[in-house]
Amino acid sequence: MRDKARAQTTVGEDLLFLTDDQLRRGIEAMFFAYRAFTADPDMILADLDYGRAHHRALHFINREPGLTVTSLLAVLGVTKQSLNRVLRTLIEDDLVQSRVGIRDRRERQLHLTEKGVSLERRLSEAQRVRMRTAYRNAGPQAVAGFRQVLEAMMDPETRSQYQAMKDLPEER
Amino acid sequence: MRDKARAQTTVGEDLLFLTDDQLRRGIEAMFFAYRAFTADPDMILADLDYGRAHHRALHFINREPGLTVTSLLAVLGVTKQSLNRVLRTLIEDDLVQSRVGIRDRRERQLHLTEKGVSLERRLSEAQRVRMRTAYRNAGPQAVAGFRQVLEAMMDPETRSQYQAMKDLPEER
DNA sequence: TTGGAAAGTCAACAAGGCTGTCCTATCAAG
DNA sequence: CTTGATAGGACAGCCTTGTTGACTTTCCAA
Repeated sequence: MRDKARAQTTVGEDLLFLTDDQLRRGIEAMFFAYRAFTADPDMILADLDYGRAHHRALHFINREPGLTVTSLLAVLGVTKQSLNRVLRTLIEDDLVQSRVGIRDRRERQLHLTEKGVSLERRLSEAQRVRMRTAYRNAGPQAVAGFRQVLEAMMDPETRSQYQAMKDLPEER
Repeated sequence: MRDKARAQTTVGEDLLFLTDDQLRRGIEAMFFAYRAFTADPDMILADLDYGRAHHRALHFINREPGLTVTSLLAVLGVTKQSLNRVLRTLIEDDLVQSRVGIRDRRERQLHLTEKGVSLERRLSEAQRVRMRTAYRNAGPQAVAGFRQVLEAMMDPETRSQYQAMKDLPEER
């Protein structure tokens, strides 16, 4: 404990960044940063009687129009019942359209309406503003490291999912 | 929109990392990573009928023994009523001690009991394991970038708080 | 001695997780 | 054509953790 500074040193490699203290700093940074990260869209949502869960649904439907309820479920990692409550209000409020599946009529393919697109844009823009500022202040190298650590922190299956979904459908 | 790749380029600086697409990737990485980040302690907590809020209280009391309820409130950013509910169960269960303040007898100074220290250690160790692996896999440079971006993302007041609280009380 | 800060408590409410159960529509295989 | 499995939806009820608002007690400092 006294010599935690010298813990686990390998050939010529300085592992000071792996001390418990450094890890704790990272843990706290995650907590504070995530709180800020969600704060901006939360304020917009509060006015509209929506919550974070609605934002998440809008985000992933926007990113992959036509995705099924089951896929969305998998991405969000919540129960069907929990998602359904959120989805129902979004559909009632005409932000999301649920269309019968093309290949399989049991499935429902989810799309944003114009209203949905517009709210999604408003929410994600608020989030991007903060992200953009942070990125700019930190610089490209820091951003690369940021992304690397976050990826390394994910559960393996989530990471695969995340890495697989690189594409956003372009307007063409 | 077509030429988003060339958006905002300055003298010799490549700002590709600031495209909306890159920002979106970062936003999603935060979502997925944070979910993983909280998953490990959440599992331990579920068994004990505690929640994330209990963990957070334990964490910050451990980090700064003797801090007052008001300070803790400020750090956590929740209401007195919300914290109080959590704090009460922790005190009832003999994980936290609330002592009348020394300088100001209105204040309550919070300390972990041995039981509290032991649970805190268990929880934070679970979180550190993941963090340590991620750090190791990403390397020191990535970690530096990670921390830089997270700090840049915080609200200014939070960031000051965060930067000010570098020290953990050493066993002496 | 008195105003105000710190702390605590009660009540009520909402979001968004969860489990469990049940139902319908549909597909696919036998 | 039946039958089992899958996709989706709905309802009920529970929990945690956040919120507001109102009120009390304690106690410091002017």
